[in-house]
Order: sequence, then structure tokens, then C-alpha cells
Amino acid sequence: MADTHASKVNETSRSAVGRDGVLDIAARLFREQGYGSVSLRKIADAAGIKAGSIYYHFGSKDEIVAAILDAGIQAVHDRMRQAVSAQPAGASAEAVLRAAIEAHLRALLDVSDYSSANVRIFGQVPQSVRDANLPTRRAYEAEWDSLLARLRDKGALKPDVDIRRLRLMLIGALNATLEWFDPKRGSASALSQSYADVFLHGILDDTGG
Amino acid sequence: MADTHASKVNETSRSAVGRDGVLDIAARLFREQGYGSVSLRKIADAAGIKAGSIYYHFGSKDEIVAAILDAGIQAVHDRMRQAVSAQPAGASAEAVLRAAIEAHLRALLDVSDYSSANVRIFGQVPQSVRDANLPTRRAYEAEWDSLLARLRDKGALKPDVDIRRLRLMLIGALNATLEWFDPKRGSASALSQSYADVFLHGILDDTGG
DNA sequence: TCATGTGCCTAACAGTCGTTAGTTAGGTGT
DNA sequence: ACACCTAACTAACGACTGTTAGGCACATGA
Repeated sequence: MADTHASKVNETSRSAVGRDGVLDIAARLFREQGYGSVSLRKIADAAGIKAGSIYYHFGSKDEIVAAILDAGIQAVHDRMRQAVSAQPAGASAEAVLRAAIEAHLRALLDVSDYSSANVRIFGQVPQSVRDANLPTRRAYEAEWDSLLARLRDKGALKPDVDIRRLRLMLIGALNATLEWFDPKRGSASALSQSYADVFLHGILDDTGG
Repeated sequence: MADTHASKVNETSRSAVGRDGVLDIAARLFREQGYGSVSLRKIADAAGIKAGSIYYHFGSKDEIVAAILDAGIQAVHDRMRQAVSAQPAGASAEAVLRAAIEAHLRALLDVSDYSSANVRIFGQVPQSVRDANLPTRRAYEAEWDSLLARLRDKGALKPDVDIRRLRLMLIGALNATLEWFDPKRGSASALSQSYADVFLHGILDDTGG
């Protein structure tokens, strides 16, 4: 149904960044510099256009950042859900948790400027933008809670664990990695194994009884 | 030697916030709203003075935030070191680590606006301010590294552990608590026990062999 | 060929930012 | 009484902010 006019938009305009290109660039800048330090003129400069032109694609700065926040969570959520459901039916609790942890961490560190931007700037954006992002956030949190509750009901977790608190500790720890992780010093996937080792088995050496 | 003029400054001026008062208020605002959202005029308003008057006490906004960052780390460092050295000589590795974790977390959540402000705004301040804070930071990190290395050499930790990475994971996890902890839902000291349980022993239930 | 829509541009708006200069009220020491 | 210090004040500077209005080049469809 699209072959009658072949390509609607290709390299017709000189820069051809477009709405999605602006969003990509904004996400990268927000991740690198934080919310307050990134002005519309900085975004426009990086995109090769003028500040006013952004308003052809977006109604306000808040609209840009809101779109980035939602897309960021969506990206992690999709990868985490897919990693978990890709596990075989009889997979151990340990294997499932390792898959979920790796999916979350790699989404932040390897894959998506949107996801990392979300973690870094969520606490800096205006309240109204945070509120708009909350439903998407809650859905991802519920995914984790249901996974953890499933494992607890199977008897795989220590029985007195508080699911909500455990999720907050786990995701908080993984997200904090953004503040210090240097890809030159190690891979995200190796790091996710370290996190899984610590969270699943602890750091004390109990072999001596 | 001070009794000749009794009190040098008490309630002579109407507000009497002074340099330390301005710093206290700035730390609280930075912790609550982030670096970019807090202008000198906001700080001045909260202190009951005018924006220009801040320049009597400080040379620039950077100087204010730098002072807060340093004081913030100093406060956690002092409490952590004191909690560890207050342990008896034959204390177990578990007891020492629990004390250090609780000291760090309580400094953030219970005690000091400076410490929590440091964690929240460090990633938002200008590079030069970050650089100025680095020596203080490194000293605190070295304190943790030496504690962890001591325990590892005693054979208390799993032998293949990477001290630096472990420290980053641990402190990162504790600091992330600031993003979600609600004192109405639980105490910092109870939360620190949860962190210690998870980090020291893991969340998997291995009792079944 | 002509109207339409797209994607960008220029220029400017009012507001806020960190910062500076000059001034002033009140306490203190001589 | 006089000079001095402290801790504030007022008023303004240039730079930067998000945002808006109006115009211009180009591509497409009729």
C-alpha cells in the first residue's frame, strides 16, 4: 500500500533529522548533562536546526522530556519481559532472576539513551512531567513485583522477604550503576553477573559453617 | 578570655541566619529540588534575605555548592569511620559490615541534608565543582576499600570478589535509597538491616540444599 | 500551473539567571 | 565623638531561558 509513492521522506531536506532525530539527540544530551543544563538551543544545535524549529515537532520542552521518559521505561520493560518469557518452563529461580537483571542492566548501559536518560533525569524534571510518567513506571514495577512474588510463592526466596522493598533495592542498585559504570573497564553483561552473584547469594563466605 | 564582651553575635540582627544558616538552607533546597532548579534568589528568599546579600558570605554559587558537597561527604565519612571503630576488637565481619552500612544509610536518611544533597546533586553540578569534590570523595571510598580488603584478607568474604566493584555496588545501592525512601513507611535503621541481609547472605533460600 | 502542506528559518518577547557596584543601618573599639 | 566592621540593602548588567509569530523554500497532488 506504500509502493505508489515509493519513499515519502528520504534525503530531501539537507539535515533530515525530523521528529525522531530530535528526540534521539535530546535523549542523549539529557543522559549526558542532566535536565536543567540542556536547553532547547543546545538540542537544536546538536540537531543542526534552530531552537524555534523544535516547536514544529513538539508543543513544549515538557512534551519532549515526557516522551523520552515514557519511551525509556517502555524499552527496559520490553526487554525485561522478553528475557524472562524466553526462559524455558522449568527454569530455576536463579536463572530467571539472572535473565531479568541482565536485561534491565543492558537496557541501561548498552542499548537505550532513552532508558538511561529516564533514570538520570526523572528526579530533575517538573512534577507534572513526573506524574505523567508514573503509570508507565508503575506497570514496569508491577512486572517485577509479580515476578518476585511468583518466585517467593514457589519457595525459591527467603520466606520473610518484602517484595516491594526488595524490588526497590534491586532496581535502585542497578540504576545507580549509571553513575559510575565505564564501558572501557568491563561489559554490562559481566557486571550483571556480579550483581546477580551478590543479590542471590550474598558476599559473605559461609563455606566454613 | 571571652568574658569581656560576653557574646559577640546573638540576636542582634533581625534574621541572624548568617553564613552557616544560608548553607543549611541551600543544602535543604538542593536536596529537595536538585541543583538546576534552585536559584540564588530561592535560597535568599528561604533565608529571609536578598539575592545580592549572599555575595557577602560566598564568592559564587559554585562556592556554595562546593562547600555543601565537601561537608556532605565529611559527615558520612565521620559517622562510618566512627561506627566501625566502635566495634569491639573481635567483632565478626558481619557485625562490622552491618555497622558500616547502617552508619552510611542513617547519615543519608536521618542526619544530614548535606550528605543527601551531595548524593542527589553531584551528577548535576558543573564539572569544576565535581573535580573540587573528588579528593574528599576518594578518601571516603578508600575507607570502604580498606575495610572490605581487610575482611577479604581475613577470609570473611568470597575469595574472588572485586573490592572496587563491590564498593561501587554497595554504596550505589545505599545512595539510591534517597530516590524512594519514605520515613513514614519505615525507619532507616530497619532498612539498613534489610540491605545487610541481602548483601551479606543473598535473597535465595538455599536451605533445601 | 497552482494550491497545499511540510519543515525549517528569523526575530523578537517577557522572564529569570548569576553577578556586580554602590549604599546604608547598627554594633564595637578607641 | 569618631572611625570601623558587619551584614545586609537596592538597582542594574548582560546572558540565557522557553516560547511565539510570521515568512520562505521546496515537494507533492490535482
